[in-house]
Amino acid sequence: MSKSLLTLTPVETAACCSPLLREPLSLDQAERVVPLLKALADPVRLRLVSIVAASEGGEACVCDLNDAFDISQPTISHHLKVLHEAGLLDRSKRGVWVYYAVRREVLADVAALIGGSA
Amino acid sequence: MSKSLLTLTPVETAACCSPLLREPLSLDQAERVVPLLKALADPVRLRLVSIVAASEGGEACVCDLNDAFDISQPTISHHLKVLHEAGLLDRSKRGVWVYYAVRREVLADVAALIGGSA
DNA sequence: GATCAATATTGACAGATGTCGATGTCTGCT
DNA sequence: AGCAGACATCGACATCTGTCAATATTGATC
Repeated sequence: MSKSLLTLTPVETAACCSPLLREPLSLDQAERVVPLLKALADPVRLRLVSIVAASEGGEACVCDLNDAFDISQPTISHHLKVLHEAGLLDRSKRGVWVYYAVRREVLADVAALIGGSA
Repeated sequence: MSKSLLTLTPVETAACCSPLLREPLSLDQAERVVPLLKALADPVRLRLVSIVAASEGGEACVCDLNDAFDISQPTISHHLKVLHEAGLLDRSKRGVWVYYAVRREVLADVAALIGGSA
């Protein structure tokens, strides 16, 4: 875990499986993870993440993303904002274009939390 | 992956990381995974899963779950239904009591999909 | 079979969410 | 300066979602 969604004690780290499955999540912990899951829990956003991740150089221009869907440009922009604000996508402006890149560590953290090595 | 949220070809299986990060998710694939993420993307439900998983014998009675939250019994029942229908919780009735158990393979599938070995 | 306790279902309601069209804000170009 | 293209923001709308109180259902017990 890079920045750690959960704070782990040595004992916990050594145990069998992911924190989610090992011990009851506190309200605090849950509320730290849920925004990330919410951000991913939409077909358009999940595909956006996937398309960005699978793009050359690990990043994609918004213009390309718009073409990949049948929904309006403002809606794509909105979804990208949600993903960015959740911390799942990095944003960098180069000239007129805006590029998004997947923060894989964050995604890995979420994965480790919910499924770990179950 | 137990029942496979995604169908993988040998080539894909051999690659670097999770399907989500390796190649664009199809609409079909996204719509198969999203219900699971939606089910997890709620603080109460995420904690329910966690509490059930961490319980003795890997299962928990609804009565215990009710006590663990400050929300009404019908609401807990509703959340358990959502988790059950998403395929994340198994349900078994014994006498007057209903027990829920986490389907860890499903959780592992989701984790493998979104974070794999990123 | 009457009653009680454990869950589920129903109906209602406020608030969140996905979508759009219209418009705003940059940036590069002529 | 002015224009055109890329992206974001705004305002509106319909739908979805979490929650509750009230009620129904089911199983055990007297």
